[in-house]
Amino acid sequence: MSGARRQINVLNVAEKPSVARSVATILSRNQGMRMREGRSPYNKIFEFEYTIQGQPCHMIFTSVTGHLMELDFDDRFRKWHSCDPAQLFHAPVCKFVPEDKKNIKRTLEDESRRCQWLILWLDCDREGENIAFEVIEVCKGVNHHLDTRSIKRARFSALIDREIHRAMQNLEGPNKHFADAVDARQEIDLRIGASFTRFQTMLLKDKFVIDSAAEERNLVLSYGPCQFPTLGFIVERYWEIQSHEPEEFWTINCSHKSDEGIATFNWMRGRLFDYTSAVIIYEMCVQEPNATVRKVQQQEKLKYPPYPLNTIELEKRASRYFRMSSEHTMKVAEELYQAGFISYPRTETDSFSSETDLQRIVQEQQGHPTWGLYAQQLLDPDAGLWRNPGNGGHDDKAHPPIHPTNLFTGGDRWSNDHCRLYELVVRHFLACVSKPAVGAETIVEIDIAGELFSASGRVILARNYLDVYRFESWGGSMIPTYEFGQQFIPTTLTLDSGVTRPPSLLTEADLLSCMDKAGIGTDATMHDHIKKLLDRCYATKDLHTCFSPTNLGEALVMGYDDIGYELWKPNLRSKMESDLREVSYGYKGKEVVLATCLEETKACFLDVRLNKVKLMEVMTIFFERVNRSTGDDQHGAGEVVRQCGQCQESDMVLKRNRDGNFMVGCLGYPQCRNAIWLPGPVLEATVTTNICNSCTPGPVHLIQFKFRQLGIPPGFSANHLGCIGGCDEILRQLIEICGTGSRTQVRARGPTASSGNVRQNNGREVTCIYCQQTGHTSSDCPSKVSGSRNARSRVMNQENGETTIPCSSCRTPCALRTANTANNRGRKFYSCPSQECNFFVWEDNVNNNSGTRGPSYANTSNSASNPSRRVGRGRGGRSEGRAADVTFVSATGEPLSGRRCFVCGDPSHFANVCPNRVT
DNA sequence: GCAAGGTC
Repeated sequence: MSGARRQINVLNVAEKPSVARSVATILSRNQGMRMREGRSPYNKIFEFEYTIQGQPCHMIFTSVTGHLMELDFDDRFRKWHSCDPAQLFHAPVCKFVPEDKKNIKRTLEDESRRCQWLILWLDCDREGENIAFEVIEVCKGVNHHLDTRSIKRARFSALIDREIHRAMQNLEGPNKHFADAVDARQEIDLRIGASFTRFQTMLLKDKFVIDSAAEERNLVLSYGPCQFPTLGFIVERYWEIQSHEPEEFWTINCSHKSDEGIATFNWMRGRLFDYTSAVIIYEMCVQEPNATVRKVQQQEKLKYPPYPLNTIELEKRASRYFRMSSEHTMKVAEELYQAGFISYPRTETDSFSSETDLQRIVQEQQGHPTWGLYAQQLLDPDAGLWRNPGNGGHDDKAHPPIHPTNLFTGGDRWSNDHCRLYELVVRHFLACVSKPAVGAETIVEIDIAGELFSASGRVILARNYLDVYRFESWGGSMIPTYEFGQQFIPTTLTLDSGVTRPPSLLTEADLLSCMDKAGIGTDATMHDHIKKLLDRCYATKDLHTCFSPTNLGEALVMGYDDIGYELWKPNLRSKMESDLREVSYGYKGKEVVLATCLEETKACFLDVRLNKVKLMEVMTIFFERVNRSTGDDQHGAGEVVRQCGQCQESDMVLKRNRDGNFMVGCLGYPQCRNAIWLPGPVLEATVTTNICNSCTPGPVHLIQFKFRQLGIPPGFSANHLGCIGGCDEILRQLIEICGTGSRTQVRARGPTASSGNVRQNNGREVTCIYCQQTGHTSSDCPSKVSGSRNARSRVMNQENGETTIPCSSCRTPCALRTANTANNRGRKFYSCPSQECNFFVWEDNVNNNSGTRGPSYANTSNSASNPSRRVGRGRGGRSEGRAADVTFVSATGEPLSGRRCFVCGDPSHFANVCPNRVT
């Protein structure tokens, strides 16, 4: 019967030329396939015969290159000054084939005219579905016989025989819901992007001297729903760093040296933020230094190879290992792909299909001079090195993970980056099919005076995948052998101080992770958004691939933040994505989602425009105004207070910030960010010709203040001739009591932000009026006496006749204990029984509402740099054991004679009872 | 001169 059926022409269209070639090759079984040119040089046409469900077909196989059409405004709205940007939320838009795609369109028209069927081989994602409808529109435009019965969609998840033949036997209709979701996304992105970009560019560009831009005439201050949240991640981290308040902490470290080597024991409490508590516990340890081994645990540990490689992981690892930018990585990967050395580099998939012939890929690498031997071992069953790769849980149903497709040994044509990126792909692949590394780990816990310490050692038993994956390491460290119950005297027992550090700037790998997590961009576009921030001068990248915002980037984010909309956060995009998902499932109509989203963003746009003065004000902080009066009356000679002690180049002048509050700031801003903030209730302030007699380096001009009477406490005069040089006690007290006029809004996230002391002073660095040091205000000055900073209320419980209070961290009842140290013998205290908590408080302080601080945010510790804050046991003293015999050493190892107070140096007492200590 | 998404 089939023999009687007349052959029909079938036009097949793939999303890209490579897929057209692959699918055509599979379907034709590489027999009788002919290739000819189309109108576009990149999109070849393949022809062969094929039978679909008994129907003989002449197959014509060609491709597009991604989207065939673009969306833009009607001509009359395209010029920037053609309309009010607000109109762009409802101005008519049209879809059209751009000039560079016209040849592809013509090929489709030529071929579809003589076809009876159209089969769409686009990628199986939303964008692919949308492109399918673009192709349908072009083909139906010239062939009116094409309809739902003759237009089919082939859905395939991999370019392998079985999958392609299966797709061909199960042709379906195209999914309009998927395509609608993309239409909505395109329109929203266009309208939001164009309106905000035109608005902020025209508002700010010509009003400020934006020095970061090389070509100011071409400066575009773009806004995009992906680029701005990406910038937001960078700025937010930058603000976190700026607002970090270093906190000193203390920790006890212990080591033990024997014939077998050294073990370093870490205190299981980690760190204490209360100095007195740390000293007390340290003192108890020193007085009873005998260590008892409480636990010896040995176990086998495995270190697994990474999951198969997808695009984001390739970009992150190339950035981490080679410091290659994601944009450059994709360019190099594309070239390797084009040359046939690696598989398609834009893929979300991180698991191999069971159909993939992994052994064949390894076989191809056996001849490589560097890792060929490893590939041979992998294929040798006796070596036992093979392991089926893990499943990373992502599958875009279109492409396999990135893997080598051919042996590549370099050559003149290829750069170093091509070679090392190929090496990464191969080594990563070989690692994926290798067994994990095996190690034997030993954990030893010891008890000194009731405090627990632990040490661990590791021996690598089998390196396995680490032998080929040179980018990862797994350190081995030996510790001496210990037995349960064994006792010994530690070799060193030190009380060390450290300072909490702010987090690091975001690296490119971090930024990609943030974007991936928040759903900003796709695997194929993330690197574009990052590059755009650099091109737009919103951010810079240093040699370590760390990103910092430029003044322009920070100003824009700060401006929108001030207006109150979270336009720089990922939420807007996430909400939009969730709406689009509803469209793609058919739960919501495209028109409804479009209308709602555009209505909301237009309202937001109008409100932003209403508050544009806030954007302008923030820009004023960072940039000079264009055509500003050259008289510089704001910074006139009479306003200079003193020379800046920080940059020692410019003058510090009295001025008002944008909220109208007074400050003394360096004229070298923004290069120098030194600033002194004045009390909030200042009504008027004038620099006088009077010079302070005591403050140096002089001259420091006195300022005549007038305070709001109701803003200052009773007993203070509303008029005050004050000095900002550090000598003025009244000014200092007023700042402590009333605060300053600086910005108090917390911009940082994370635990440090909750302290309430965080101030983002418009990008300026604060100088304490009390001690003249930077990094804190006088209200946080460590030099001043204050008993309330760590105050916390405690509740007393009576349980079974035992006095307990709840731990501040884990709420575990903490029983009353008695100290047995020389200086505090008999004194009662509470401490958390959990070794993971830092809670410690003297009983007599409970009623005073003081206690230790809970764990604080920090990611790095710092060994003490101040010798007076570091003590340790004497070295080499065999007779040590009692406190009286212990010798203390400085950080540099210099012995300190006898025991002495860390605060005043007095050898007669410890710091916890020092009369000079601030509590 | 604007977005983001395909891909060459």
